[in-house]
Amino acid sequence: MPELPEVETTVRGLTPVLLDATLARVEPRRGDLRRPFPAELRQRLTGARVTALSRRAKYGLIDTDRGDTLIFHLGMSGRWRVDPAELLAHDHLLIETQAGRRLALNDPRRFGSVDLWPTDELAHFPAFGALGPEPLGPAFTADHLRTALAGKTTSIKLALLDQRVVAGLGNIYVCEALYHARINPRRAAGRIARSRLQRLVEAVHDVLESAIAAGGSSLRDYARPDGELGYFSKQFAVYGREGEPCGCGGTVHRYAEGGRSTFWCPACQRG
DNA sequence: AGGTGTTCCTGCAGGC
DNA sequence: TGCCTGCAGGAACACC
Repeated sequence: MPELPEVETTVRGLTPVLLDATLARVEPRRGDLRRPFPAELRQRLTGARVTALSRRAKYGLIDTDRGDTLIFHLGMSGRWRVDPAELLAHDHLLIETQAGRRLALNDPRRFGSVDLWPTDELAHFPAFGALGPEPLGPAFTADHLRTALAGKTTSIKLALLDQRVVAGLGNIYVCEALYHARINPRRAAGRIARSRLQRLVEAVHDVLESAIAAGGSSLRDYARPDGELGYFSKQFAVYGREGEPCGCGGTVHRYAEGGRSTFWCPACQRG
């Protein structure tokens, strides 16, 4: 399930394949994912040279020398397959470089998206307009959280999933960060002490950085002849572990809110 | 307006 | 064994 660390890992893995490469062939194999593919995708990208790859929140960005940026979102089941031996069902977009490298964007559930936007207008890309700070960037601080969460009565769990508060956290890492910060996920977002917000910022840093580090090591998979971008299976402290023992001797619990599950340890997360 | 719920899509796990 | 149901996820949208 691609969240920020997986997207970061993906971008790092795509970089040696695409950076400075000229795109020889671009072929959508169906009309749409979440949204239709841009009508001009093939025409704008074919023959273009990739000048940079980066990430914003959970979006991957591929800049070309024609002033376009291809913006991809992996949804929940999206991944780039590198030099696939054969095409699979749900390989929805193919890219081939002049050097003969091949990429297939595979996304069975089609929650992902592909857009094309002028590079110098990225701030006006609809999904980017209201994004909060990057959780690993300098603007993500306890002060920022205090301001962004002030007066909010919704739970801290749901508030952290709001991309306007912080950009790029999903269900898994919000659960994990709240656990490590020892904060009750149901606590009203606007009623959390500053010292706990500081702990939360540090916990977000820790869980994301360790996940990226684990993902980096899985890039070895990349080198395989039919290599796919490996998503690391990380051992989570609480996520997906309902009923299992917590390290404290308590038990991991689960509840549903806003249509999704929250995993937590009531013994550890009293704050 | 902020908070909450619904929808999109497919694969898979679990239950009967 | 096989079918059915429900769940997983991010983001956009509808509603109160």
